[in-house]
Amino acid sequence: MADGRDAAHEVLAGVLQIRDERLQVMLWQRAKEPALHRWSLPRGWLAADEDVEASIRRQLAEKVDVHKLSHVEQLSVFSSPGRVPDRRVIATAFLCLVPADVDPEVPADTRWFPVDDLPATAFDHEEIVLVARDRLRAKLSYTNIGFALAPAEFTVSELRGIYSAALGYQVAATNLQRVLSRRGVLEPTGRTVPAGRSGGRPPALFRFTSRDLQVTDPFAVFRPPT
Amino acid sequence: MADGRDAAHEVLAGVLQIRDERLQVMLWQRAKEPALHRWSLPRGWLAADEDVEASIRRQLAEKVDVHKLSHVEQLSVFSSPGRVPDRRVIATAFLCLVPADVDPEVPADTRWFPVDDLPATAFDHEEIVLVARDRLRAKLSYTNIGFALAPAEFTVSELRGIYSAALGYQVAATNLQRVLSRRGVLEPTGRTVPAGRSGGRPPALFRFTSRDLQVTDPFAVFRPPT
DNA sequence: GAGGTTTTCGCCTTATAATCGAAAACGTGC
DNA sequence: GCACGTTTTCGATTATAAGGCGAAAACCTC
Repeated sequence: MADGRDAAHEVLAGVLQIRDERLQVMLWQRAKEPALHRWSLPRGWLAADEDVEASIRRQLAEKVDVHKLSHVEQLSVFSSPGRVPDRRVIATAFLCLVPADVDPEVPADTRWFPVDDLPATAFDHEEIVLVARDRLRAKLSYTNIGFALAPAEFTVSELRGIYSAALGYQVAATNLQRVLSRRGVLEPTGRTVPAGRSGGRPPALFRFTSRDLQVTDPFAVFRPPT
Repeated sequence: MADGRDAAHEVLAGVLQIRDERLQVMLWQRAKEPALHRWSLPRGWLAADEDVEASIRRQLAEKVDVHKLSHVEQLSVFSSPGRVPDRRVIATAFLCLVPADVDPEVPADTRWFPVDDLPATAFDHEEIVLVARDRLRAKLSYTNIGFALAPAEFTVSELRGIYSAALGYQVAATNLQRVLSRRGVLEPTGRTVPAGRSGGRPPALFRFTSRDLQVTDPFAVFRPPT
């Protein structure tokens, strides 16, 4: 109808994780038309008794252990009339993150792909992956969202690797540590790596001070006088 | 159904403008149940042949001259099962901005309210207004979104008033000018105000260099090496 | 214990933002 | 016309945040 009362509503998950030093996204291969054999984001229909966030968590539970998700945030609505053939489907897309130190079990039709080297995707899913990627990259700059990509504890080198992979270019370890420390999002645990076989000085272990998303407002002009 | 195929989809507009030195939002008073006499955001049903942004522009055209909108951006989806009584309605909310120097004609049931002093609103519309307000305030810090609140040309004092009203606290004019100039988002027109009856030095006129949204990434750690 | 490796830290430079006060450019009143 | 009040503008200075670099620390192996 012309009043939108019959629009089907789906939820889509862009699940991102640092794997093999690259930012990768979880996709599954369709076995049916339309978009046969193309790669799709995890998805599902919104149910009557849930909001979109509850729905995306329920859909993902069929793919991975939802407890391994370290962050879930709404991205955007995709609603072009022709984005899915034959019928009208409105999609709410999410950005979901998994820490780098877990390897969730996934179904046989599901694989990880680097976000900068995607296979042929179904419908508008490539665009959605890129929106998810860009949102993550932007938030790495002005929030503590690194906590969702990193393990609970990590060395500065490991964190550098994570940030470099997510951003797509090398960042300096020394500066990364100081910037995040000054902002108060990073703190030392006081312990170091057991001094195994690295051949160098055993690195100190760090953790994020908070595992909730916090923004750091950098511009003092626009900050209220303290 | 349990698959979301019958969810009604509405679009909601948080239309913000600086009026009387305050950040205000456009609301209209409902004349029917539910939420009789409560104040509501402009809204409408998504039609079959339009995406959500086209829809919000169409809905707003019934309230104001859409050409006066200087910025439209998607905010978020609101989808709690009980957000509207009796039936399931999914909402995509938008942030819409109007420059401070226009006073659009609005219907008789429509008024402007300061976002920090709202009347009794319908449904979850108060929450949506606050999300719109916070999004605007955040973007004032790291984008050139001021162009959407300011007239085409303005003095530094006027711009200071606009930023102060939008942010809810006083900002320093001298610093505002230099920060925005350095970022390259502000430029002088070369002309000054006709030297009327101000009693002081006639202020220079400025304009924003672009009327498209541009973000300024402040953190060089996270910036690729140039 | 000498030499290689990785991490950590201090020093210095650069970039950006904030404060402050003086000078500029206008009105008004005498 | 000129002193005075007003508002804007601009330069000088300070404060804060970020980036680069090399030396020192803390481990390993031989």
